[in-house]
Amino acid sequence: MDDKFLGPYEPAHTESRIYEAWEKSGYFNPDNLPEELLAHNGKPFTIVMPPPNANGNLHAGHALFIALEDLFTRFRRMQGYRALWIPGADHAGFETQVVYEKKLEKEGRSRFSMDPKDLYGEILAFTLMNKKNMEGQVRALGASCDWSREKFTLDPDVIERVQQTFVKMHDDGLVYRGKRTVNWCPKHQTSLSDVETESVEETTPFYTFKYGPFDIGTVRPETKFGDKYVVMHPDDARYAEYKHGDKLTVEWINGPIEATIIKDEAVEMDFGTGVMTITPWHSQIDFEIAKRHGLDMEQIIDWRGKLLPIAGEFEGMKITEARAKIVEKLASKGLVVSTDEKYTNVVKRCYKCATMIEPQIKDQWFVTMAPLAKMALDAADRKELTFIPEYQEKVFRYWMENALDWNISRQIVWGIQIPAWFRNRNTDTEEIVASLQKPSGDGWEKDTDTFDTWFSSGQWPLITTGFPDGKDATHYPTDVMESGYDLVFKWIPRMIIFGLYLGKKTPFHTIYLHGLVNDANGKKMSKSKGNVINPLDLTDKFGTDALRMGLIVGNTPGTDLALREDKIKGYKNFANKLWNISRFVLTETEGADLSVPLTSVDQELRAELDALIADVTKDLEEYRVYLAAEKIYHYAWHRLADDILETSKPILTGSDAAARASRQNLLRSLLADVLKLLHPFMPFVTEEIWASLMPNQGLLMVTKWPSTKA
RNA sequence: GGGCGAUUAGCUCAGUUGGUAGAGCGCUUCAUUUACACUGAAGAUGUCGGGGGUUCGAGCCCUCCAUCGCCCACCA
Repeated sequence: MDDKFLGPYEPAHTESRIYEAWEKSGYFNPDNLPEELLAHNGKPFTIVMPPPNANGNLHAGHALFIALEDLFTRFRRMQGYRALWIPGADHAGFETQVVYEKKLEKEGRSRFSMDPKDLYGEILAFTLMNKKNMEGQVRALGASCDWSREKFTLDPDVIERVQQTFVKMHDDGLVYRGKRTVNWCPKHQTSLSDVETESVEETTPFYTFKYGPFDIGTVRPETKFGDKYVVMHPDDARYAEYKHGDKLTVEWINGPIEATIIKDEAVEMDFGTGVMTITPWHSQIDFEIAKRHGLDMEQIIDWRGKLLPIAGEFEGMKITEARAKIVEKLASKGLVVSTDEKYTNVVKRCYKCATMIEPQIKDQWFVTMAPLAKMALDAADRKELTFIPEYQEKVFRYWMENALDWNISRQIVWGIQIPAWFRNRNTDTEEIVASLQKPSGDGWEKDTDTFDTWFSSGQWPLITTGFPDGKDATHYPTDVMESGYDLVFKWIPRMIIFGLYLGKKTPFHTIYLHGLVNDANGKKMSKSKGNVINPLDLTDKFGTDALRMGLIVGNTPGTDLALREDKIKGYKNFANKLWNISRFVLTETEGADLSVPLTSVDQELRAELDALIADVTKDLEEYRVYLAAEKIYHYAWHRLADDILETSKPILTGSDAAARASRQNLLRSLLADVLKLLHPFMPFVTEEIWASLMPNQGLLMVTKWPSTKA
């Protein structure tokens, strides 16, 4: 027996050495897998890693996805698949830029006073440093991903491919330049997609003002300067005397203005007085009404959130200060009818800085979503997508059925440039061309905007497999997409859409959605609350295997997990239990004759494990990993250790030589298979024991999964 | 306002197609150096949120209700 078994299991002495051995073996790359293993199957099995944002440390959620995806990969590899797990890193456009801007702010600098090229260079250096750090952390968690295929979302070939997609979509009429309402963040000076904003319920005063013969309601008096249209429902009997297009002069904030009556069904008759004025430039719904009737649109608030000259005496004032002053002025003119202080409405805020989003009209690139969303829904109808848990499909469908056109331009430098060119910009003879090269002729000006990060990461399964031309094209479509359920309406549909549009197939057939990892009290981890758990601290304390088990056992997909140290500690004990089982078996079977047949009692015990193997294999194939883990755990500890080992003691010291030899064989065979079953869950300790149990038999990582044929 | 999920032992949660409840932690008693004290043996604890229904049989299926949580939202 190895001397190493003399003490308890020490993860710290084992893990980095084992990982190095795996990596050196080359088996993370399916092209190098042993032929005799592939002979059992040989089909590709592929997972694309959701590329972590290369702008900080891994968090507990990353540890969970690595545990799960590594488990899927190791299981399939042992089953003889050409298992490929492709790692990556995401430049995470806006996210990283926000992180970097905070850093700049601390240093008393601002991106708005920097040369865009310098800024890009600085963020690139910052990101590459974090990327390296992140890769080390992924290794520490035992990930058996193929580093030789790692992709970064800003690799030159990725950039080119993403830009080509844009040009193709433009040629296919799926991308258009639109002057439309966008979510504008006045702090970050960029537009944001709908999923980059959050709606917060707030209590705001609701004012009713006198507007000529009407009473109109608003929560935003500061936008009302240009309100020259007064809108009501066409069927509203109260206002039947007013006809669409009628004009009347009303006294307003800065004097009399001419108002025009508009009849539109968007107005709710039951809400307030059933009359409203509109501000098309700063409200989505008002914009739609104005568009339907061909009305003028005027900007009231500038890009920094200050009032424009149209506000007269209020020009240059921040909207937050202006509101009260405007109400005061209206009151002095006797135009305030009432103020409801307890009105609650929903306000959109930037999901990063919580600044109030100012709807603005801006020229932006949009993806026409309707036909693409339909492709995704059709694929779901054809049952080409399996969601785990099943109910998440409803969420996915809801988003596809209600998909709004997607704003893909961002006014930030950190990202992939949009390959578009303008000539005579903002004039009547404006020309726009989508092309990777500068068009011929003079006066072309390149679009300075960059893509929404989901535009590139949405193509990730295609890009990482190089479909359709690359050498790994056989790995597309991939098998499983494993991700947090919070991405079911962000990343997942975009990958499906790009997959169908560019690859003609869904990019994966199974979507495994894990829950969020919360703190021990079930509270969401956040830096401000100070309850963030660093997974690497837990691996130091309890070992990577223990952390992985703690994240997997009993953690059903789609359900949030309260990460408790005592649970992880329990699996540290389990790793040690396995260690001691192995010590016992190795000691008691030294020099045993392994060709002796099993007694009938031992055959029964062997059959019992075979039944478990069949059960667990089925669980894993059907992604019930949370159950499989518990079953093996229970068998190893409470059946093998507590019962079988105990009842073996008298046999092993007894006088019946045949029974003794049989039992020795049995114990070695049970332990070997338990190690195989546990390997995808606890790769380090099982590999370490394997080396002693089966010396010179190669790595457990590439040992065939036990057969279910008893 | 719309949608989704949850409600099971003191705590955290399982329970795969319906067959009279399970795990881990905690708790009680015992064992005292055993392969392992990062241990073992024995044990206590649940009208499975509530009402109604389907069924020979319901934690699981249907329906209504209550409470909690999450997500979404262009009624100004």
